[in-house]
Amino acid sequence: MLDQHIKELKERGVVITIQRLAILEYLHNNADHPTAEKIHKYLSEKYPTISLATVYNTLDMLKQAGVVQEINIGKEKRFDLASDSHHHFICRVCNRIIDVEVRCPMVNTEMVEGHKIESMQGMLFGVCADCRKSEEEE
Amino acid sequence: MLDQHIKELKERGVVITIQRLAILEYLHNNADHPTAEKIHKYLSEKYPTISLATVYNTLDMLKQAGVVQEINIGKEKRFDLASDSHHHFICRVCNRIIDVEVRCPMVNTEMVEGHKIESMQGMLFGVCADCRKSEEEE
DNA sequence: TTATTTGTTTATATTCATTCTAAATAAAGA
DNA sequence: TCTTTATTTAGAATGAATATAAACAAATAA
Repeated sequence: MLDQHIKELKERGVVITIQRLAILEYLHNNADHPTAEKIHKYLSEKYPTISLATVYNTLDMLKQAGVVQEINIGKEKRFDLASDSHHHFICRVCNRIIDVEVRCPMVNTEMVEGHKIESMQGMLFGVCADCRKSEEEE
Repeated sequence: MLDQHIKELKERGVVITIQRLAILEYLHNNADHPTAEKIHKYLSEKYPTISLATVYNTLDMLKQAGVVQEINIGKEKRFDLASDSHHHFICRVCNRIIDVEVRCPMVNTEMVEGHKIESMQGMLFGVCADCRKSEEEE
C-alpha cells in the first residue's frame, strides 16, 4: 500500500524526499486521524529540523494527489489516507473520530444531478459505543 | 417552518431576541450556506450594532438545538438549516456548496457498529455541472 | 414604582491553526 | 564543476473563532 502510493507519486513527477516519505509512512502507521501538529511533533524526534510548514505542504500535496483526505470537524484539520470504503463517526462526548464501514450504494456513484463526483466523505455525529456504555453506568 | 423552529426553541426555554430571530430568518431566506461573517455583514445594515460574537453565539445555540448544521470545508465555518434530506456537493473549481438530494438508505440508520447516530452529513467533492460545461467549451 | 437578579449583547482583546515570505539548502541538469 | 530549479526551514503574518468584561435588557421581588 505504501509502495503503491510512492509509485503513484513518482509517476506524477513528485520527488520523494526524506520528509515526504516520513509523513506518508506516519499516515500508514497511524490511522487515528492526526492533526498536522501531531505529525510534526512526532517526526521532530527523528528529524529535529523538520518544519511544520513542510508537514502542511506535504499533506496538501498528498491531498492533491488523492492519497490523503482532509477531515474538517473542529478548528483543526485532520488527515487520513484516502479510501472510499469507510466513513467517519464523530463522538460528541469524547470527540474521537472512528472509522465505520459503509455500505452506502452512493459510494460508487460518479454523477449527481449533473455534478461529477471525484471523492466523497460521510460524517456521522453522535455518541460512540464506549461513551454510551459509560453514560448508562451512571 | 420558521414558526415551527421558533416554537421548538421556546419549548427549550430559549428567549427569542431580535438578534436571534433575525439570524434565524436570514438562514430561512438564504440557503447558500453563509459564513457567520456574511450573516453579520448583512444584518448590520438593519441592526448596525449587532455583534459578530452574537452571530457566532446564536449559530452555536441553534446548532445545539438541532435547528442548524455546521459545514466545515475551508477555513471558514458555514451554516445551513438542519435537514437529513440533502447532502452537500462542493465544487473544487468555483468552491460553491450545492445541495443535492440524497437517496442513501443510511440516512435513516440510527446505529452503526454500536455507535448511536444523532445526525449525519454527506460531502461530495468534484466539479459541478456549470464548471464542467465551462471546461468543455475551452 | 424601584431594586435585584439573571440572561443577553456589545466591543474589544486574545488565541492559535494555518498560510505566507524570504533565506537557506538540496537536487537535477548542463 | 557551475547553474538552475525545487524543497525545506524559521519566523512573521493572517484571520476566523473565542474569551472577556462592561453595558444593557428583561423578569421578578420587594
